[in-house]
Amino acid sequence: MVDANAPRSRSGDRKRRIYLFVRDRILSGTPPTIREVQAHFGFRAVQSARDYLEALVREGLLDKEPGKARGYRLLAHSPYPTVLVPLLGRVQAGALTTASEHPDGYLPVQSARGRDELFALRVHGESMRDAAILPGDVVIVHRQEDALSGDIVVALVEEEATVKRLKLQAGRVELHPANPAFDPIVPDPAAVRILGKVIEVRRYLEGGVLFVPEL
Amino acid sequence: MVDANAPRSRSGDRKRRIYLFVRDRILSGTPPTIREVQAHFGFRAVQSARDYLEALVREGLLDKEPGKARGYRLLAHSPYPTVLVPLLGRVQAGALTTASEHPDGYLPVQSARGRDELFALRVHGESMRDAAILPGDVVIVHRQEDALSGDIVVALVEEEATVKRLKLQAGRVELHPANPAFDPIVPDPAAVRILGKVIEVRRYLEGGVLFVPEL
DNA sequence: TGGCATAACAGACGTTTGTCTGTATAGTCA
DNA sequence: TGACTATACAGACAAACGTCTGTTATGCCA
Repeated sequence: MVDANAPRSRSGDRKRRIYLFVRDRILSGTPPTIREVQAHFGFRAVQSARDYLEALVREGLLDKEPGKARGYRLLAHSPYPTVLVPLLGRVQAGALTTASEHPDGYLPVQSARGRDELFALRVHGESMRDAAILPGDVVIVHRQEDALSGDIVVALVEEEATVKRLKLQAGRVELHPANPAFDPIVPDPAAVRILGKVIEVRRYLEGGVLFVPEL
Repeated sequence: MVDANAPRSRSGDRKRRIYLFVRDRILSGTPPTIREVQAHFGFRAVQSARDYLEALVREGLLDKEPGKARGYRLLAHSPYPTVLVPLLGRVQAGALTTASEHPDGYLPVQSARGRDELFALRVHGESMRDAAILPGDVVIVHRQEDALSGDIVVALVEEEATVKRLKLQAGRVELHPANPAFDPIVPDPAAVRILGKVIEVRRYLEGGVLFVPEL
């Protein structure tokens, strides 16, 4: 006799392992075919693997495009798509409006925003130390012309891109460092341009930033 | 008459756009079929799209698995595979050796290491503020039993996981906060266990951490 | 002018892959 | 016992998809 409250171990375990297999395959770039699932788990019939996959779709764990080859997908509430964000070494005047930037490379970021709405920048200098942004850190920036007071932004001041905290006081634009050793920048409003808002900060303590080749 | 020095704009541009299209499709989880490339760029023959794709393979920008559906791949020197790293809300004693953790969710990390070598932890408290790690930040941790003096580690002290800088002095283990308001922890060597080394720090300034559902 | 290369097209063929229908076995439950 | 369900198998069919062969149009160049 079997304990009725015991988990149905064998079967639930297999379903779980099939889900993880498919998920990892999709995340690594190639959704498996049904027959690949069949082979990996040693089924002797295609339909056996298919039954599991369809069950996962019914339970809302997977999505699929019927009829299409390798049609199983992760669900919409899974992570944002990976976009390759250009890492710009040195931002120069006007460069960010044109497509003529020459990135040092591209790094993958999970974001709902499109590729051309984002860029990455390596931070130079200690001016944002007290905001926990160190030299060498990579900031992911959403391109936008304006931002709210208090946002950390990338601004173009005298042909040079800097990361600072934005303060708007009485219609005046101020760029505040987060380090008492530096002074706030109160530029001529005509001479400053906000390139975007920092939405993520990354620090790689081991190994480097990850790149993808460009054409 | 056409300027001989003018770039061969139409053709090179099209090849580039096809590469970007394929690359983004692969990164977002589904390599395209040749016919999908054909449709997207308005070719009237399958072979036209195929010629471009094969040219990209010959130039070393793409890889492919011949005969397989959706067989085009990014090259090996492209980014590390995406692994889903469990975000552990509260680490408890012994929990990290077993598989019985109950993660709050999973977040995608590009890494050469396998899924079971990594975990993520949300930082609580101000004790690492001067190392530019703030409450709310997410640290990506590589599981390892030992680390070098100076590494930032996650250690288990009295059933509680903390992020600290490791110092090894005269065979003694010391866990140093990076905040003068906190005192170093010099625990009984038998009562401390190093869970892993912090290899990446992330701060999401807008929106939350990204999750994937678990089975 | 003729030879050559490139880009694009047209159509067919065969493998890969999703889908369907039907059968067999074991467990549960009234 | 018999009905029902879940799991797995077997085999065939059809759509999706990669591959091949050959043709056309265009531009370059000796």
